[in-house]
Amino acid sequence: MEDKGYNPAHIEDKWYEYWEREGLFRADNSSTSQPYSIVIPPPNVTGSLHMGHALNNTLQDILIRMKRMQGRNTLWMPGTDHAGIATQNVVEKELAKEGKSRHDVGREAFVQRVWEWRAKYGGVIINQLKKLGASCDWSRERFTMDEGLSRAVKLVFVTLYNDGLIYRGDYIINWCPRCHTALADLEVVHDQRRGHLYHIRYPITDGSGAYITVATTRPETMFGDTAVAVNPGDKRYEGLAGKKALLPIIEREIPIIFDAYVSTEFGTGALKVTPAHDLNDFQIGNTHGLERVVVIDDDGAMNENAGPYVGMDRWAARDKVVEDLNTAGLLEKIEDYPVPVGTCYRCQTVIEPILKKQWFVKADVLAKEAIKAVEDGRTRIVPKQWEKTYFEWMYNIRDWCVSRQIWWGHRIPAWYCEDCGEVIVSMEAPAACTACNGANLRQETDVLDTWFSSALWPFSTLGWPDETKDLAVYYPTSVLVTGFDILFFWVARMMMMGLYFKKEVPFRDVYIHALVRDEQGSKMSKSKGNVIDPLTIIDKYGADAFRFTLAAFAAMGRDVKLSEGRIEGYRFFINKLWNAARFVTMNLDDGYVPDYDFGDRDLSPADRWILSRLETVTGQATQALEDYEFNNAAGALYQFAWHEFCDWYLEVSKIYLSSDDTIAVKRVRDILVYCLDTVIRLLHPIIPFVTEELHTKIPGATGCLVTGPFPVRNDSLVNAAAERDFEQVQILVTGIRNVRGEMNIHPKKRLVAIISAKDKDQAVIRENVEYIKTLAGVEEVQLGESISRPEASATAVCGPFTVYIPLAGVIEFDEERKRLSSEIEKVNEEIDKVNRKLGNDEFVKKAPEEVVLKEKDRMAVLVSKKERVAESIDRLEDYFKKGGN
RNA sequence: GGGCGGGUAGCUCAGUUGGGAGAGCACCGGCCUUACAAGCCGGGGGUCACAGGUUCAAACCCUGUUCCGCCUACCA
Repeated sequence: MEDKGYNPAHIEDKWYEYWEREGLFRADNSSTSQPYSIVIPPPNVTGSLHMGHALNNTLQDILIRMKRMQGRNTLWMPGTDHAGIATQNVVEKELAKEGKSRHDVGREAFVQRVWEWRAKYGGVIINQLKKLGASCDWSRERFTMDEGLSRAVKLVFVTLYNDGLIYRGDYIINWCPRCHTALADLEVVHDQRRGHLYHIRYPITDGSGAYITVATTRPETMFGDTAVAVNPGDKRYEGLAGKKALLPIIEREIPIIFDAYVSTEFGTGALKVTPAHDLNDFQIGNTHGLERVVVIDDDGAMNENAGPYVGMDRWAARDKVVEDLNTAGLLEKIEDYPVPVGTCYRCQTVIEPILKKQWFVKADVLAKEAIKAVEDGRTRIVPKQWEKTYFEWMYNIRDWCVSRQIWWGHRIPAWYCEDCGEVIVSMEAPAACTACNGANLRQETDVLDTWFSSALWPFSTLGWPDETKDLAVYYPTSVLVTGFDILFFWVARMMMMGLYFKKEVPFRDVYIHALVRDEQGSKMSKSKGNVIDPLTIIDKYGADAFRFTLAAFAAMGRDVKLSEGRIEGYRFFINKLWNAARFVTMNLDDGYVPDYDFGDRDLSPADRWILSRLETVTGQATQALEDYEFNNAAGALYQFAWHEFCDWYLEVSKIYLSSDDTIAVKRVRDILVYCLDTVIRLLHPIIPFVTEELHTKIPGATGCLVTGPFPVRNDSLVNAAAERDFEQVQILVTGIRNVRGEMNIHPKKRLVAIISAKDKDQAVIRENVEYIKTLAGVEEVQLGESISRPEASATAVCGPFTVYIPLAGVIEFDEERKRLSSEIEKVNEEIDKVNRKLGNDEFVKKAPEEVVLKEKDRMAVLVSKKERVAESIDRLEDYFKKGGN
């Protein structure tokens, strides 16, 4: 190991290629060990890796790598999603550059073109996942438009249709006039824009010259009005029962109806009802049997029903209508009003609610099982708080509009008979109409919502509808790792489909992680310009540092706020690890053969301590990962590797390594190597590249770290007494260092430490005296219960020990008194706090005995400390009064 | 309108059944101590948003207030 610093660029690609070449990520469905499987949330085939992917896949990779090392039969199933609208948009843009639209090239050629695009660019995100280190089984990679997955989609559609769970019907749907397709409710992004509330007069046709004033934000839809509705209890409009109003401009008569839906408070209390362009109005229309008049076409322009405005864009028409109404004296007033609008999640165009015939999945039936599965714990949602959100949505689920009027996607397997109107839904194109035997059949042109195929992902990727070995072994999957933003889009629907078609939940656990945000906590978006590109980060800091950062910040239920500074910080950790390994390996000799059996050996206090800590941390880190507490695992390992192993044990080891005691040297080498080996194994799931590289430096290492084994806590090495003793040493050493720091004593200046301690506390000093000397820069230690102390000395009160450091000629009275006084102040504060507790009879009476005892102990310690510090001040004053120094 | 989450050190956040307020970064001081200056040693810094309540004891449990974020929704 020559390099002083770690350089990820030299290592990461090399290892990924090696792992893949050796087939180490490949699942073996004939394995007899317990399966552990994850299906990747398939990224859009058009996508490129963003922070969300990076976090999502890092967490999955950590889990799957740990399980793989533990010897489980692991499968991480990868793949991509055909992303209907998004992909179609990309290719349409490409066409636009050639001055063509998809209609110019035709459906078949267009779809062909999308496939070509996918072949060329569809692999981008896959390669980016590899950069990140994702250990997916790429030999099984799937695509939602695969032949197999397409078959699954068709079968599901046909089955649901035959079971009465898919129907076709008229409904108000969310229409994107730019994408030319319907959108599911979930695909509409709600927004609020500045707009107006227009008060428009509709003349009453009773010849009285009266009129009714309606308030609307969308005057251009008035040509689709088929009623004016008022609240039945609204006294203002009592007299209008049975009367009709006249739609201005096109002069069509419409009834005045009474419906409790209308609020008397809002606007004028009179509502224009446009059943073909508003969901509420649609429902009112249903109740009252109103006519439905569509006035806006698929491009968002006014149609022939809009009279003189035909052909005008809906926004232009609005202005013109308002102007014309004003001219006609029918515009009462215009108020500023924030208008809620829905926009297309793909292109931000304001969606138009339009009445159209669409295909729907009856969701409430499917939701029932999906609710039950979470209620009775067959699927566990982690963190639990998301269960509530899940239930909330599931209980209020609405039918799912699954038809999309685009070309890229799974074409709905339905045919219409042009002769008799029969609708035939089947796996294969029927030769003749099943009703009239006519041959005049036309296939449905709509395709299915992309989420329809994604909903099948956990079983369709495993081979369903065939009863494959993979399906038998890996379904249900162990865990689904995903962001809460697609809890409804995806998770809920997978639950419904999995339960319906496999009669089993698709996953045992759902781990919901947070969103990655920028350091201010804003969502990263291109328009805000605050996106951090994962690939740039990987190039700059290495995938390991990046992954560690994500893991360290992935606390449950919290967003991950990311900044480059943090990633840089964790790169330092990787480097630290690298250098620790350098130190260890530099201190081995050629013939070194490790021996990890420490049971019969004469261990030093430091050995016992670090081994105990190592095993404890092994347990903690493992448990944390089992519980999806990624931050805790990362934190525990960081703390141990850096602040225990490197800061303390490595320093202590130097004492032995430079000694002539060959047995001790061998023992310390073994422990160093054992700790290093264990730590890099524990860290491998989080930072696979550097650990794999370091693994090759471990003497006697065979195979790849990827295949494990993962450390298991060795309880026989856990030693609470050893941990306590070494903590005493740490307290003592830190105390002496503190004096050194505060008194500005040069680090190289050797000190004398005169330690006063009760008999019972002296053993630990004697056993660790060499450590104390080395770590605190002490050349001589004197120890006794009532040891005589030099007059001019600094004092460190450390736990049960009082350390005097002779500083004749160096010590400055004011400095030391200030230091000790502030020490007393701190102690006094603590004493006050404890006093308040112990002085409270209720506390002593009611608190558990152990708590009271603990407080009493604490008080004794504090009082003793205070006395010792106070005494030091006194002596110091005496000394200087006598004219010392 | 409904729901959820959050307000803890200058910044970003931990704090797991209520019992001595923590980390990383930043900051200050001292060190090139042969693994690492991407480092080492030491240090300062917080009425745990606010107000009540429960309790011997509250950052933690309850109620209210306030601010922020997100999801969701058919008052035009």
